[in-house]
Amino acid sequence: MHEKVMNIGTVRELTGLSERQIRYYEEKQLIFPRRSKGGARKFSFEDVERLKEIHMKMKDGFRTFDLRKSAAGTLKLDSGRS
Amino acid sequence: MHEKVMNIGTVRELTGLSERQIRYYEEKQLIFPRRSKGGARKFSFEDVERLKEIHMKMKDGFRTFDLRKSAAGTLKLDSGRS
DNA sequence: CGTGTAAGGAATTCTGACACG
DNA sequence: CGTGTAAGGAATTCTGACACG
Repeated sequence: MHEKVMNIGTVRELTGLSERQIRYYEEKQLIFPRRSKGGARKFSFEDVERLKEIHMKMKDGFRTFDLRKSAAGTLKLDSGRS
Repeated sequence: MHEKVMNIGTVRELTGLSERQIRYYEEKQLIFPRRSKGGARKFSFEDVERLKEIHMKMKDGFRTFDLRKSAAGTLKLDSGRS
């Protein structure tokens, strides 16, 4: 399910996040939607799952920087702050 | 993949069909997209596959009525016309 | 830092209709 | 019958900014 086919409105419904949050997470490099001709973001089901995960981490007090995928492709779950 | 999440534009890209054709096939009861609040059609990947199948059958000379799913849930592939 | 909102514009989708055949 | 198109409207999405803290 990596086909990026959903508009942000559908992602909002599926994740419960606001469009503002979704766009902000993209700005912070946490997700990478594609763009349609007209410039609309297109997301995959994987993006939706990742957003749900991000949402939970954020509620646990993580910052967007901590959630960015490392070069190794794994999640940085603890940046050392206390 | 039965979640109906794609707008008609995405389905157009994925199937190569025109929006007119997609809407017509819905009118003829060949597919059943859901509607968003604002009235926009939302399709699933299954709908996309079904549309591709419909497209091939149409090229083979079938009529929309012949392609409507029967009560048994199977495709009527030959209505008896010759 | 993370998120809400009002602002204005651009792209998307919708319906009903006329056309052709 | 199946599909193209122009028409006008409504809903969607986009960006950049101001706000708060």
